[in-house]
This record gives sequence, C-alpha cells and structure tokens, in this order.
Amino acid sequence: MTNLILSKSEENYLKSIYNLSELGNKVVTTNSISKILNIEPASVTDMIKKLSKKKLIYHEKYRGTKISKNGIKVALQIIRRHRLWEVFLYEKLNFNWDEIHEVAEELEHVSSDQLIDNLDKYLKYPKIDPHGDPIPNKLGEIDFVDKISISDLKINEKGIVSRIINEDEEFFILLNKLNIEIGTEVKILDKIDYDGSLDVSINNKSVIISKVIAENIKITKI
Amino acid sequence: MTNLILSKSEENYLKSIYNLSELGNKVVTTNSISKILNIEPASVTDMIKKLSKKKLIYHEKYRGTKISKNGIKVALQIIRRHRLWEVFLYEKLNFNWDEIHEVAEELEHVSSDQLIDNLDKYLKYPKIDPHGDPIPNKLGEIDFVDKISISDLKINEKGIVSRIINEDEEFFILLNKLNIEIGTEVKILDKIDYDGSLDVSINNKSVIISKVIAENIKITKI
DNA sequence: TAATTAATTTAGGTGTGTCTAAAAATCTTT
DNA sequence: AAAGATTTTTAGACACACCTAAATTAATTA
Repeated sequence: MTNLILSKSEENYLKSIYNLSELGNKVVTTNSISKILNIEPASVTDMIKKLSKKKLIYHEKYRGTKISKNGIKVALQIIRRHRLWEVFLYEKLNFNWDEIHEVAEELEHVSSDQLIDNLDKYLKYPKIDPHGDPIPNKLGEIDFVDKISISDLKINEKGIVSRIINEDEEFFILLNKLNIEIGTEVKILDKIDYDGSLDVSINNKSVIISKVIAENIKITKI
Repeated sequence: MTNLILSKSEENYLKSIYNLSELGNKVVTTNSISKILNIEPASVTDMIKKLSKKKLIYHEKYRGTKISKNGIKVALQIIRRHRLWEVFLYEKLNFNWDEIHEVAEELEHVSSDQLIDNLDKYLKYPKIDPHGDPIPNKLGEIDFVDKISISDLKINEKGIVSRIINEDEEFFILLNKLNIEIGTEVKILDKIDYDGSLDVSINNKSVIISKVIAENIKITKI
C-alpha cells in the first residue's frame, strides 16, 4: 500500500517467491527459495521474517510462505521492469536472446517510475518480452491467457494456435480456407512493413494473412 | 590492472575522489570527500583504507589522498557509464535536462561492458553528455580541451566561441564575414537535416553555416 | 613557540545480508 | 505410532558500510 522501498535482496526474494507461487496461489517452501536463489535456508528464514513484517508475504513457522496481495503487486512491478529492460536490450542494443537475462537482472533494481514509464513508451508498450513472457502494465495487470497473437511473433518464430478471437462467421470460413485451427503450427516467414501483413508457413505452405487477422489468432509460442 | 569488481559504494567514493582531484592531479582531503558524499569523515577514512589496499588511491595518514593511475582509469569508466546513460535518458526517453542525473547515478553502477559498449554504439558514440561534459571512450580517453564544436549544440542551445580549428586563411576570411571570433556568442536556431548545415544566430542575426565549418568552431556551452 | 582550533583517525557499535552448526518441528517409513 | 529422515528455525559469527565519541595529528594564531 504505502510507498515502501525495498533493497535489491528483498526484491530478489519477493520476485522468486512470486515465481515459485504459480501466479501467487501456491504456498512456497523455504527450501525452494533457498535453491532458486542459491542462499542457505537459514538466511532465507531471516529474510522471510523481514518480508512478513512488511506484509508482503504471510508466513507460518515450519509450514511455508504465501505471497500477499500487495506482495504480488510489488513483484509484478519488478517483473515489469525486468521484462521491459529485456526488450530494450534485445531490440535496441542487439543483445542475443540468451544474453539479456543477466543484465536485466541488474537493471530491474533501478527503481524510478519515470524511468520505467518512459522506457515503456519508448519501446511502444510491448506486451511480451523476447522470451514471449507477458509484461505487466503500470497497474500490474497482466494477460495470463492468450498472451500472444500471431502478429506478436517475429520472423522465424513459431507458435501453436490456441484461440481465435472473433464472432464473425466469415472469419472462420477464411480460417478454414487457410487450414488454420486450434493446434495448428504456424511460423512467420516474413513481415510486410507496408500494411503489417504476414507471410506465414502453415503445414509447410506459405500464405499471406492480414494484420487484423493475425491479431485475432492467439498462439502459444514454441 | 586486474579485473577487480567494486561495490556501489567503492565506485561512488572513487568517482568523487577523481572529481575532486581536478583530472587526477590534486591531493584531496578526507573532509572534502565527506562533504561531497554526505558521509562522516570517520567512515571516509575506513573506505580510504579499502581503496588504498586495492591500489586505486594512495594515502598518507593525516596528509590526504591521491588517486592512482589505475584509479583514474576505473573512475573514467564509471563516468563514462554515467554520461552515456544521461545521453540515453535525455535523447531517447525524453527526460529533462535536470532529471537525468539522479537516475544515471543508479544506472552507472550496472557493470556490464557489453551493455555500455552497445549503448555507446546505439547512441552513435556521443562525445558529450547533455550537460556538455565530455564522455570518456572505451579506453578512458577523454578530450579535456575544446570539447564541443558548434555542430555539437542542439537547437536553441548557446555557446561562446573558444577556438577555431583551421590552418586555412580562406576560413578566417569567411569567419570575418560572419562576424565570428573568439568570445562571440552563438545560438543554434535550426538544423538542416539535408546536409547538416546550421542556422546560427550571431549578434542577433541569423546566418547559415555548413557542417564542416561548424565542426571547426569550438565553443564553451553556456 | 605554546596554546588553541581544525582535521583526521581510532575504537567501538549498529543494521543488513549472508554463513555454519545445532536444535526443533514436520514428514516418511515401517 | 515410534524411529529415522528431512525441513526449518535458532543461535552465534562475519563482512560491509555506515555511525558516534574520543584520541591523535596538523594547522593556525596569539
């Protein structure tokens, strides 16, 4: 609630607890936190006490830790920072896919709201990071399901169609023609800058689909 | 020499000592460091011992501290990081001139060479930061004198002509015509993207000067 | 140059975030 | 359900980066 300031360590613990909790639902063990952070269980217990006092987590002795509502909120902001920096490193600074995490791990602890909001704007409010993970918005809202559309994929990336967003029958007829259904594997061959159309490989055949269509086909990145 | 890793505190001390030392020449006092960092003198003494052991500074009890050659090298890298981030914040994230310092103060401690080198490239190897301070290059080289040309100014920024870089007489005749001499105040009215020419106000009159000419007129930003 | 003042260092203490070793609680197995 | 194994916590220690108070050294002034 209040504007509490967390240390780098506290942020890392909270983020790990959130990540282990499967969207904030599961109780996490001291041992699991210890393993993920490579810190001895005894030290984890100490930090759990600190975060409990700050009401970011609930803890019952010997029985585990659950992240609080406020804790989730704070964790999502840390994750937001991390993922926005990943986008920046990947898209602007030409880091490789596998090099971004480590540096983002440092940058995420620079806590200036203005910095992150301006970065978000500069990157044009990306919805997913280079790994395909969704980026929480300023309010901590995050699309858990249907996170990615075909239009969010980059060239050479692949996905499995998971949901079609449309109420119009004509749209389904078109999808039938294109051989697109739930479970279909798609791969982006090319992007046409002019109108945002996509050259997509479906069953090893190349087809062109419009931007609007691509936006309405949700996929799971593979 | 070796690849020593410094803590955020150590980096801040070293940077302050360098800044107080006037390009690494002057001996700095414990008290002056204390004042700049807002840390008690006794604590400064502690850190001086640490940095001495790492050979980044020389220290004689009760007589002051001098930064070492290697210390200067390290300090310049910290300053490089700081100023590159300032350029980024100012030019890409649209921070105001007066908001950049505080955030850059945090970002400068994220120590990844790849990050800084890629950022440098992305920003097109800027020579000065938004305050007009020179940015050390990767090797720690820095232009101490004549840092800025008219061509380095942005629209609406002002400078005082400090040096003319040219051996050609024709160039001086042109400057005479334009009423430009050492001490003349100039202000950028506009930049012509096409060929890099500049619309400059000199004695309240607008004149157009070519990119090459602008590059050879060094100024002090005001 | 002796006395006073100012700067610097030493000594000892604190909070943070870690550790190891040992104790306590919970879980598993028989 | 008791014994053993595992997990978690407590207790006590340490490095870091700071602090205050007191001691020491250097600089200034009378």
